[in-house]
Amino acid sequence: MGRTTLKDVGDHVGVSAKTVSNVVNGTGWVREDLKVRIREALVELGYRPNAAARQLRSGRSGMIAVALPDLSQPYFAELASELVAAAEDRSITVLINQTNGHADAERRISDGIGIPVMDGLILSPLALSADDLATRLDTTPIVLLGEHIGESPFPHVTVDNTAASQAATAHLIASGRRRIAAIGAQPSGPNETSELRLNGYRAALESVGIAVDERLICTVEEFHRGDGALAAERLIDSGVAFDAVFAFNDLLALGAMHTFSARGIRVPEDVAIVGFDDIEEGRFSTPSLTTVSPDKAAIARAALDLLADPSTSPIETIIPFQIMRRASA
Amino acid sequence: MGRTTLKDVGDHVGVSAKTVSNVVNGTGWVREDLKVRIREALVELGYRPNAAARQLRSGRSGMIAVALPDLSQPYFAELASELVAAAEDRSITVLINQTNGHADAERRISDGIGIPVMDGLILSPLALSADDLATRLDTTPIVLLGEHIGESPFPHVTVDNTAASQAATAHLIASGRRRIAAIGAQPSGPNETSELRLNGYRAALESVGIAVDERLICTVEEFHRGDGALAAERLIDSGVAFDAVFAFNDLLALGAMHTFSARGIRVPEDVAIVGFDDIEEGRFSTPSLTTVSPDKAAIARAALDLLADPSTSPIETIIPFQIMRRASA
DNA sequence: CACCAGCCGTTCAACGTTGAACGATCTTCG
DNA sequence: CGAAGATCGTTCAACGTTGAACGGCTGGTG
Repeated sequence: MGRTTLKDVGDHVGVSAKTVSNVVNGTGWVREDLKVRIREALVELGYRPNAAARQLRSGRSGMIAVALPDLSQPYFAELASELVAAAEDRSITVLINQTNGHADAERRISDGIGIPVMDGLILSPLALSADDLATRLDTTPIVLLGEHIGESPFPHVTVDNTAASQAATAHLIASGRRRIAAIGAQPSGPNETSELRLNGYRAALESVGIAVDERLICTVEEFHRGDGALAAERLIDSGVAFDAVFAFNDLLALGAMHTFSARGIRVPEDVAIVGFDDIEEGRFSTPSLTTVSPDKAAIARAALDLLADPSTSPIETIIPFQIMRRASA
Repeated sequence: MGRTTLKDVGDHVGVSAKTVSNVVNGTGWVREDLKVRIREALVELGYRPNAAARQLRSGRSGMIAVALPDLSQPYFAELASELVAAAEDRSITVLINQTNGHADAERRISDGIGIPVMDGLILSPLALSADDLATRLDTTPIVLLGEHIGESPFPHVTVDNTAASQAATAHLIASGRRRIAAIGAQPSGPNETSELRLNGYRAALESVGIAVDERLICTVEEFHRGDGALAAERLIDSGVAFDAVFAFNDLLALGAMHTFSARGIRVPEDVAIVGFDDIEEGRFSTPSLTTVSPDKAAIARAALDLLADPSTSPIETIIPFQIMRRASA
């Protein structure tokens, strides 16, 4: 009735379970003819290794956990997709968790509660800071993703958000825009993504001697399309003149673009827009979205490399980015 | 050095491991004062249950596997998000796999290879048919998602694709369109999604006495934005007149919309568009996308219900849909 | 006072797998 | 001819947990 075990196969062939194990794993010595018979029995009886027992015995699970804020956000979905693909190349199975950016969910994950013993954890924290994580209970290797990290005792993978934002803003400046709004500031709570991108924005303006007009800096609750749309509404209604928008992610940019379109504001003629993330969607929006493109596949590979690498010094891997010039700016 | 075990905690308090286990699980009898001391020790030593051992002993893992073609497609990402959320309500952990629609990946998953023994599997097959799955090795409960199913011996959750497509097409007809193109036919290989939606399209036209013009039926490789854009290009270049498009999913619709915009064709004035899936993106596209909206949260809940329900008769759950009327049609 | 029921906690074995240690046989070589 | 290796397979124990069975207490009941 139950699943076939090594012992079942061994009994069927007339050898010990361990010998079957040796054939399955290619360990030890087994005669060729016996190997053949055992392999036949393996197939005939439909043996599949019990991962739990294997893990209990060996300590390795062949699985890593990936914890992301929200899969319904394309950036994280695309990143997850890359991580799964990259892990598969290394025959690692990925277990994906959704934290919704909640601190308790992130802590539970980082403490390894409620999930099987993992060989590693890739966490993209929103709520938890490096200090919070320093006290975590679990000792499984961890790699952090994103920029909510600061001085982290853990290896992490990130893009240079300030530089990237500066480049994005500089691109708008280079195309002749002077009244550049920023959508994505988050005053409530120290959201490092938002801060760093805002810093880049300011730096770009200042480096060419444009004064930062605080009225052009729009705050948002979250980084979703709806927030971008709302921010754009408010910006228009405020009556402050602007000729470009740097949105701190693509969803905000697309939301804003939707508002502009509804309000009869032409993109890029009246307002140029640059986003951040390079999600697929921006390639097919109307108009297509100019954006900062971090190399997601490289992020995935780097994260897995850091997990695999036994040299546990806290390494920071900076992933390159490029500006994808499309129709919106 | 290693992780704290029940025995460690027991030794620390001066009781057996089993007594600690009783406290952790609320089983058996333990004096109140002892419970308190054990709980303190649990926290002090940072005990966390070993899922592998638990699973090996009890046979239950508290995890289900979800296998989807591709997370980078918003529909699947949003569905995965709903599944994870719905599973969390039932304190179930979800392990997400990506099959890329490959038959071998789908078979491996359905046979439970390479993944821990799962309490259940939710599979959205693209390549595998019901017959293929009938011979699967594994006996863990399975629920199928989507319409590539036919006469399935397994419980499955789906929307009435034909009816939904008919309703979508009818909506275009009701708004006065007569030359309605269909984007999403897939001649190569029996893709049931495509077939069913095409059937609904034909049925809607025929029911009002409009002859189906085969030149208006556009084939695509996959259901991605790029395929939709390409199909629209070809449709325009073919010179065949059309005033509306029913795209078999939102990505195709958005891709087509992108082409129309680039070619100076106005949506919905010149061409009305209806999609299928109701992904977030369509709410903020320019113009916003009218689409068939299956209730994704209901799909997630139904799938989990079917997994949990011990009555293993092959049940088909039909999920309701509605037409989301937005700007594109 | 004998017996039962409710408490409280223990020991034992088993889940399926694999590393370690140990035979046994057969070659090969000094 | 004896010893050292190579080859082939076995048994044993352990990973951490929990169901089953058991053994004492205490207090109440017939």
